[in-house]
Amino acid sequence: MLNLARLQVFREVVTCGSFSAAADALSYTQSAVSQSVARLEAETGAALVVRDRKGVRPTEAGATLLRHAELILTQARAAEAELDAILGLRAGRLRVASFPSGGETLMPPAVARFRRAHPEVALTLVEGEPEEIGPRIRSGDVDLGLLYEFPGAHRAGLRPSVGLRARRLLDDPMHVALPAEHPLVGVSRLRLADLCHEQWVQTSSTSPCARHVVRTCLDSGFAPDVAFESDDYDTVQGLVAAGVGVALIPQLALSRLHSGVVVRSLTPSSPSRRVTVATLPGAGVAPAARSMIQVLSDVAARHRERARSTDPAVD
Amino acid sequence: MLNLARLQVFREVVTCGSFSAAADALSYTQSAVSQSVARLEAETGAALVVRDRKGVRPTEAGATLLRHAELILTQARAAEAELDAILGLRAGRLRVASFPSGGETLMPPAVARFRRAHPEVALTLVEGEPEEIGPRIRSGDVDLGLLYEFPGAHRAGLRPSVGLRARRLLDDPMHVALPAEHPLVGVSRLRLADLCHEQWVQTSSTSPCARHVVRTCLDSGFAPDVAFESDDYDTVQGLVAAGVGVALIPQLALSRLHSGVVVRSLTPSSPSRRVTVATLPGAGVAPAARSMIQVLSDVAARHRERARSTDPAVD
DNA sequence: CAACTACATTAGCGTTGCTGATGCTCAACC
DNA sequence: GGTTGAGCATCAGCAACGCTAATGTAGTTG
Repeated sequence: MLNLARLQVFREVVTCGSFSAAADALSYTQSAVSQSVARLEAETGAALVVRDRKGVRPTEAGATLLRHAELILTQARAAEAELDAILGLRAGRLRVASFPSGGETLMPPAVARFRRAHPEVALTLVEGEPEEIGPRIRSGDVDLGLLYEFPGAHRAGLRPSVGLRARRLLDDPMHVALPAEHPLVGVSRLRLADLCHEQWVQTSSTSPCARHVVRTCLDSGFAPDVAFESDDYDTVQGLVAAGVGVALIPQLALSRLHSGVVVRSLTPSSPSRRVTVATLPGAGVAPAARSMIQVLSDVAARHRERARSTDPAVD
Repeated sequence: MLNLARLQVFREVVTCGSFSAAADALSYTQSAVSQSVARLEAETGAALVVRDRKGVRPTEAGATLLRHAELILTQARAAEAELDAILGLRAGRLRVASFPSGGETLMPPAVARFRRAHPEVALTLVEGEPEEIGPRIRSGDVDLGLLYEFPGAHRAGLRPSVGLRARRLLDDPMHVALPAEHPLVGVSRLRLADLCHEQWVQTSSTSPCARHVVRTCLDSGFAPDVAFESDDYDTVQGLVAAGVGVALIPQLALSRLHSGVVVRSLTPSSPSRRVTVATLPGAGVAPAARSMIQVLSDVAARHRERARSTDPAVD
């Protein structure tokens, strides 16, 4: 197997025309150059240069090897340059998956920031539920996933981030959505138990959110009377506005508020889902992914700031 | 600087999908593979593979490096193959220079044999005088030179083969060319001194052959009376046939004998020039050149056989 | 819980690939 | 004709490389 370092020495020898000059150019000793070329000749079994009084000249075999060496060394430099570009975020790609409401709220500003910082990284974003995103990360299908999970869900089943490296971004509280003219709108310090006789609108009963709503209601002493199910929170809002029932909606899904809906936080605290960003475990997190995690953390912090100043406790 | 052996290991790892499988494929230990990849990652500063339960998968940086590695390794294999081809005389070229009469007599059968043995070596032949051929060998302009030189010429000037590796092929005797009806044609045991009153035709006075003729005549006690000079031995024969004078002509230049010319060898011995094949000195003689030297030796031996059986002593 | 299979780590040892010193050859120059 | 200088070769020494063999660690499987 040829040795790139030796090829480089050989090339320098030919271009310089002498071992000594090549040694100077490479900051080697003449001895090292001599030994390198001798070893190359031993490996190839061919005389590569003819030794002359004033230096050396390539033989035919040497000229042939040199021709290839130029190509090989150019290729090697190109490879190193492209790796450096990826590491320096001047190239490469980043594939991100997000749950729907995260993709609508957190991702747009994060994508904008990331693109501004690293315009040459090709960014793709797909949406899906956490239980789909986890496997896609594990399979290497995407590099980064925006997930949520509910505390205690590990009892009910596998958490989507199991086997992944997940970083907590924020806690997304679930608020009560009431029809605008609902009698409880004016009540301060609304408790979940106050809603025990309401009809409920929620996401499909197998979804983590719905399971968590039911679990929380049961903790408050009642089983929710589910009047309707929809996995789209805009539809849920429409149903609430139409008076079909009340709902617990994550704050991230309330970025667009239906005019016929009033949002109230719960006392003593709203149930909440934990939003995390997950990658494959281990040290092998791509620079682009690492950078995006940082961006997402900033965006999440900003989101928490804004959320604190607009807490819909009483309105 | 990248290392081709490590790149090969890395490629095998990716294609096999695990360190252990790659180790088996390469007849290495799993440890060696692990260390190779770890070193490659340290050198590039990038995680190249993600370690998984069932093996490994390349990261983006790894996939990029792999793409380049395929090219580089292919190039390297091509280089090795081409070198092997040259060494095995299945490729390459050979540039030969010859003095004119050697080019007409010795080279044609040598070229024919060489081409039959190594049809894929590109062969070129140029003609010139020995004093031009020597520098062309030294400058690397040609690989092999067919030369002649006269014993004792080192006193008169620089021999063309100085500083070269010259192998003796044959001694080419110079015979006397007489007009067919010349009175000395019937004389047996012709001596050079018998020609002291003749007029002479010879090559130009600065040429080694002419110098040698003059020197030999002086050794025999007379200065030749030069009636005409021509560097073309066919012209010399024509002049001799026309009765302009007599001439000393090397046997190699007598392959085509003019009908009006009779050739006689001299007693006690004809003066002769030494025909050699020369290359650059040192061990770096190309395989093609080495092979051609062997072919020329065979051709020269055959020529000596034929010459012995047709010695024109008396006719 | 044990066995299996993956990669990681470590010690050991021969090889590689430098440096620095020395030797050799040839050409040029007193 | 001896000295000097420029070139390559060679050698000892030493650090780094790159392998093997043995062992460690983690997750999966029976």
